[in-house]
Amino acid sequence: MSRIRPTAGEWEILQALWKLGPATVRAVHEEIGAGHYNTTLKLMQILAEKGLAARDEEARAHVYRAAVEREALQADAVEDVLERVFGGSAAELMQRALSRRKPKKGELKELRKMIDAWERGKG
Amino acid sequence: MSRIRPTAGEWEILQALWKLGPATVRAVHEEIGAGHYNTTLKLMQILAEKGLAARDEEARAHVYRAAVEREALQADAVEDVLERVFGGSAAELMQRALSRRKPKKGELKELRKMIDAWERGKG
DNA sequence: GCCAAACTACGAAGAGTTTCGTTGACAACT
DNA sequence: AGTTGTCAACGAAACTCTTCGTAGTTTGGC
Repeated sequence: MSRIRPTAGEWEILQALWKLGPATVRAVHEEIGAGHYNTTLKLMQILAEKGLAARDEEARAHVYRAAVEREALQADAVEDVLERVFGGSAAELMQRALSRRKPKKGELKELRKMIDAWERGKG
Repeated sequence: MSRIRPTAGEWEILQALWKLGPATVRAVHEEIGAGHYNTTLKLMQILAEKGLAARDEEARAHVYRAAVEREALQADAVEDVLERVFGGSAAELMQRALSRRKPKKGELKELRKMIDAWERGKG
């Protein structure tokens, strides 16, 4: 059960694919708005190789789509940091997360709601 | 103001140094408990080169110590993930952090306390 | 048909990371 | 003094990631 760990470049592509839905290289490249077209293409081909994206080759401009769920990958990423950087302490992670950026207005409320839900869930 | 981003191997060394305090390569290597001695040595030399660790060369077995604060590096790491993976949403990050591991008994309480403190701090 | 534009594909170059074999210095013990 | 063990240092090798030049194919306009 190996954890999926996209590189920084891959994350950027994936975020674009989740946002746009199925899209061509061109569309993703423009969404990102930086770098060489070929770099975007190459990264997307690599994502396809790795199984993180799938593509439809029917049309001349291949249509790519994310082949993994955003939520699952995010959970992997957070687990990774939690383990490697925080020794598993979610509280410590949260403390650092809030230490530099002031939470947006509703964010604290949302967090509190989440915690409530968790406690109710546990009974 | 570039963000410090240690590699996975570097994190492992740094965690050991923070835990042990100033320590020799041998001590760190045994704390980690895996891999080749020379790999540990090389990584520690690299950390020194990068300024993330400092060393005292007085003794034959050089004594290394972390040259950066754990908290600062953790904040960097979390900011990185927050930005790259979660588009800045701390709430979403927390949601994923709690999605797979059940929080320890006191963890939720601690989180709630942190949020309270934040809200009071803002007035 | 021919040319230009858009596209995929290929691969090489450069940087960074990790591993580890080898070497030479030093120390301890005999 | 010689042997053995520990250590730092160096560098090569394998690997990954990123970038981008180049080539070849397809499409559409003329």
